[in-house]
Amino acid sequence: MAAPIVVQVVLDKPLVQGFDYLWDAEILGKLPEVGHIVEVPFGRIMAIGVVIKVSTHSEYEINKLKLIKRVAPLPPLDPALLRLMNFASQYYIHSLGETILPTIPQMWRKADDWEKIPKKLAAAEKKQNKKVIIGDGYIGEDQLNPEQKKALKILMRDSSTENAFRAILLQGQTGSGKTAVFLNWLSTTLQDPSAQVLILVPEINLTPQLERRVKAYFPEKTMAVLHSGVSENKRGIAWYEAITGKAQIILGTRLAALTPIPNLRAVVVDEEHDSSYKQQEGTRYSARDLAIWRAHDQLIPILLSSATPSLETWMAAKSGRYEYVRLDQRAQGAGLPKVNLINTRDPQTQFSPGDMGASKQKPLVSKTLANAVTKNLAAKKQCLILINRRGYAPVLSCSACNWLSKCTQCSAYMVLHKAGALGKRSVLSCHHCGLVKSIPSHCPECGNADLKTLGHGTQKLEDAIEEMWPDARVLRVDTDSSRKSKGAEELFQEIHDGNVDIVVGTQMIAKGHDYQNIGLVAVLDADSRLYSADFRAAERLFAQLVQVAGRAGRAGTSGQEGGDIYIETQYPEAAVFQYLLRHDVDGFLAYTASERDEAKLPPFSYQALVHAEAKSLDKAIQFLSELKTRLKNQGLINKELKVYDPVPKAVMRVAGSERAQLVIESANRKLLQEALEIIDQQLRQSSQGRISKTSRIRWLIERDPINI
DNA sequence: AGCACGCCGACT
DNA sequence: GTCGGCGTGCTC
Repeated sequence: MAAPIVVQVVLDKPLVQGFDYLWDAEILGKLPEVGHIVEVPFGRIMAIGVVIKVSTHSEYEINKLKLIKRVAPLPPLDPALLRLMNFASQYYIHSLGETILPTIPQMWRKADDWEKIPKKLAAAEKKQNKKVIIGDGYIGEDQLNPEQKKALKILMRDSSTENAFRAILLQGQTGSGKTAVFLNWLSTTLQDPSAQVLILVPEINLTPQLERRVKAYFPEKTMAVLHSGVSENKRGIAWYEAITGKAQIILGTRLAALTPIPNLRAVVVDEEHDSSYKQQEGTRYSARDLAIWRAHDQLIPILLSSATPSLETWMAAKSGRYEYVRLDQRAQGAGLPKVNLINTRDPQTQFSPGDMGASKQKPLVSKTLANAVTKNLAAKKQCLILINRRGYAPVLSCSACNWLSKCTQCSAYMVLHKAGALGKRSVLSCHHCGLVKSIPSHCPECGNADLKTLGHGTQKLEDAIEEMWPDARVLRVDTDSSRKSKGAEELFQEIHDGNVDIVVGTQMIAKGHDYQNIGLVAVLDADSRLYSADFRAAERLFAQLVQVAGRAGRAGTSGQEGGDIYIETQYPEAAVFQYLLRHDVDGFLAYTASERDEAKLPPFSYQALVHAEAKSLDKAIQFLSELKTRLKNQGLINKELKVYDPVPKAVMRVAGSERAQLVIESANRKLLQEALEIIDQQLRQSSQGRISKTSRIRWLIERDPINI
């Protein structure tokens, strides 16, 4: 009798081990391969898993093994992808099954639908053939400016040397034509009709625009678009086109970094510094870091593009670990915008009377800015005014007893949202847990009817602006306005088409979109982003402000001077603003690097976080304190490995449970990794009842956290 | 993670 | 007399 075929399968469960099953080649119609997606009986349910090992014997009693039920009609996940998954699983301390399975689209995780799939694919094929592709923004190699040509030449160097890892930082300000350079670079690779390339972008907002440009460059190539905004069906099909090699271009957000791309030959990470590359749930990976690992492992080039590189990447380029290509001119002759800092502390700074009727609070817009807006409107240019708070006002308060609209479930305030264009009623809403309440007519504490708003959000700003410039057409763009009525894409189109004079919105307006006629950009609450305890706050703010600055003065006609940027701040002398004033990205990064070096913060050390969540803060803190004590007793804490004291999280209470965290830091990457593996093991044991029987505590280890 | 099994408290 | 609380153990 022939030896049985045994396969080991991992499932979407926080279980470190795999489970063995028997493979009946006759029933299944094929031989097993590592990477096959399968349906298996597990306990009393059916589950989807991935084959990670094929053999003829099992550690488990062979007659207790169950049979593999079905195999997905797909090629197996390729070995390189599985290496990446293994790495991610170990590095981010998450089970292999939980790392792989969530990256497979729903459509391929429903075994009952597997039979219907060929039909769906055929339907999609038909549709695609009918679709007319209209692209814009094509710039051929011969149309590049001298600087771009030079950059492209450097990128092309070594492109004859196949099978080599290269990491390249392409640094250039907004408008310097980075996209044209990397698309021209990719076109060489794509000449091979079997080659596949991966382009990562930080946010869904950016995909439609880049998608059009990529189509214009490569009209005859198949492109698969993968991000969470694509419908399940379409995503399943795009993923299928990637794994089968049909799609030559894979364009998507962070989740695309974990797509099976068997013939991957080059990677581009656009806006590589952007924090949206960091996954904040499940396997908390950094898509940029994984893409670099993947390129390194597969011996292919990766290009990281940014106007304001992350400190990590910038230092790697400076030290020669990465290649460094610069684009310093703004293409199309657009000048640099002029940065104006408005000191809101200065008693000379006057505020214009826009909001006076409604309340006696300080009005929203300074006189200086108001004058600039009026002038800009007169010049028939658009204005962009940014404030990073959704809603009408961040908190409602009682004028008599100082009651504040706190969320009952979280340690955060509820934000006042006024009735929208769709006639919905005004509400208080918690941005952390989603709780929505109606607005009390009287103070719940003292019964006083005089409730007033504190601070301001996009809605209130919109009202004030409409009052100040009654003839101007005002458009609000934030997640609220883009969720309702029209999608973000349509709102952006309104701006493009010139149907709007003043755009009021959150940071989301500034990301990636090129507008032609913006003469003025204002940032009203720049400081609020510096208050954060996070040591990366200044770095993030700087990148955002540079991006915002890039929106102004991008006028298409050459020779035109750049627009104006106005930033209202109480601390105009802060380094972040001073470097911005001079458009000195490298100066700011060098300054930040020396600060980090001194404090031995990343990238001069590596960090991890242990999150704990319990019914009470005490319990969460106690849990982490016990962990720290245990580590100390085991001699794990020493000169090379620092463990801070547990602290409550910034938003300590969310949806009823309270949260704390513990920072672990080391300059030695390997040492940190080993410590985390030990911690993971111990916590797993204790949650099975051995050490801390106290209470139900949810915990999580996070590697390279970005919010501390 | 689910889910079942199991052994102790306040209820129709 | 039962419903249900969550501690413990298992899933190939």
